[in-house]
This record gives sequence, C-alpha cells and structure tokens, in this order.
Amino acid sequence: MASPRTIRIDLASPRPVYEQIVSSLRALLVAGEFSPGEQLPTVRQLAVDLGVHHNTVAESYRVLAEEGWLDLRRGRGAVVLDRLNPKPVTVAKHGFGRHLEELVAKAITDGVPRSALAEQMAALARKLGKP
Amino acid sequence: MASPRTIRIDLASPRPVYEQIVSSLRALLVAGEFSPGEQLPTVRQLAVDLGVHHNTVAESYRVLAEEGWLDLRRGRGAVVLDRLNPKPVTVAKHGFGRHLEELVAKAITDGVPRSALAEQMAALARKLGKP
DNA sequence: CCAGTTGTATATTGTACCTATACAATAGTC
DNA sequence: GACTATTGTATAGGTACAATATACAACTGG
Repeated sequence: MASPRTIRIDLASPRPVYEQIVSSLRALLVAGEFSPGEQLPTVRQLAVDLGVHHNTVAESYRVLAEEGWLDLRRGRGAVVLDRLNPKPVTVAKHGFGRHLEELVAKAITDGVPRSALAEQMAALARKLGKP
Repeated sequence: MASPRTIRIDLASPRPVYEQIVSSLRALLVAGEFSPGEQLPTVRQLAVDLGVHHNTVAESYRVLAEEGWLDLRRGRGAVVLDRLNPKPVTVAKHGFGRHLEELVAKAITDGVPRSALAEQMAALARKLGKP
C-alpha cells in the first residue's frame, strides 16, 4: 500500500495544482495522519518536494487555514489544529450524493468494474461508521 | 426526489461549465435514464435551457461522444448509444479510491455528518451490486 | 540586536474557458 | 433533384485565473 503522508500531484492534470494539494492534504488530515500541534513542512520545503513554486503551496495552506485545519503564521510555519470548532459552514444541500454519483459514473465509463467500486465504497462506509 | 433527466449547472462555480454538463449527463447515462437510440436535445436547445452558448454544450457532447456514449453528427443531432463496445480505456490505477477519500474529506470539512456519508455510500454500493 | 527563516504581497506571463461569428453537412419538402 | 432550414463544427477574441518571479514583512533563536 502507499506510504502515508504522501502528497502526489499531476502537473499535466487540468485540475489546478494548488487545489490538488489542498484535496490531498485534507484527506490526510481527516484520516488522522497528522496529530494536532504537529508541524507541517514549510511552504518552500513542500514546494521543492513537489516541484512547484512556494506561492502555490502557500495558497493551498491558506485554504486549509481558512477551513480551520491549520494555524498559519510568518516565521512560525504551519501547525495542525485539532479542529474542534470549525467555522460554521453551510451544511445543508452539500451535493455529496450527486458528486458521488458523478464520480462513480466516470469510473464506470473508464472501465472500472462496478463490483470494485461497490467494494471500495462499502469499505470506506464501514470505516466511517466506527472511527 | 429530483426529477430525472435534469441537468443543473452553477455558473458561479469555478468548475468549467462544459465539464459540469459532461459529468451531469454522464451520470444520467450510467443510471440508464436515456435509452439507446434516443435523441438528446440539440446543442442549441440545451444551451438555451441552461443559459449558455451552444458551443459550450457542443464541447460537452464531443467529450461524451469521445467516450462512446453518443453518436454525434451534423444535421442529425446527438443519439444515445448502448455502449456495448466502449473504446479500450486504461483500467488500471484509476484513482477512484483516492478521489473518493478526497470527496468524503471535503464533505466532512464542510460539516456533513459521517453517518450520512456512510449511508449514501452504502446505498449506492448496494445499487451497483444488483443492476 | 541581528541574521536567518517563514509566510505574504504584487506584478507578469501563460493558458483555458466561454462566446461571437461564420461555415459545412445533413434532413425534410416540394 | 434542388432549396431551405436545422444541426454540429471551426476559428478567433475577450476575460479570468493559475503559476511564477521578485521583493517585502513578521517571527524565531541565538
């Protein structure tokens, strides 16, 4: 299986790099890969690792800080928060179901067997059930 | 529940409109909302309905035709195919699992209860199990 | 206090989306 | 068979945004 705490981006993807970084890092944070109080790599360090400009990583960190995942300050770096009190976001009508269906439809179109998709979703659903 | 065969786009979303149309239509096609041989609205008709330029819809139809969902010709319009022989696409390493985790992480960040996410995924998994 | 480190701000460049407009191919009608 | 309307297609331009280069401001640690 893939090593934890790894962020992979695809420079050829039409999806913005800063958004890929946000999405990837957020998944790790939700999965509990980082403990509260822990230091994240600096924007420059992660930028070198990923082969992008440090401003691109900085933009990603800003998004996650805005979401309440990080504490971001000059000279200090990025620190992971425990996020007990996330900012009051819009809960209602969060098109998760629709986006999920669209994601599955794309996978089916690309030839992924439905059984495989069903398994992965069931597995993740179980994991969410008992944290 | 939402009326079938409806396509909704968000002009304010950073996501390209043509991609929203593709994703939405593809989900309907996978769900079997359209029968093979059936006519889809013309690019101009759908464009008027959605409030965009017909070239934007045309680009979406072209993507779906490339994927094997539509037969697209001038003067004739867009016809739904049964897609028994989709083009041999890359099956392996189709980041479905990773994208799924990222989608869930975003929903959790936005405050959607994990139980709700688990339920929706389990429901869709069941539906995929018995087509 | 000072040097180094960290995140931030601003300007520039490239790219992609969306539209406007004109064109080409097909269908239907007589 | 020719005409006309309808349909998808091709091309170019306006605009917005992503990614970078560069310079700046704030914090840390000795």
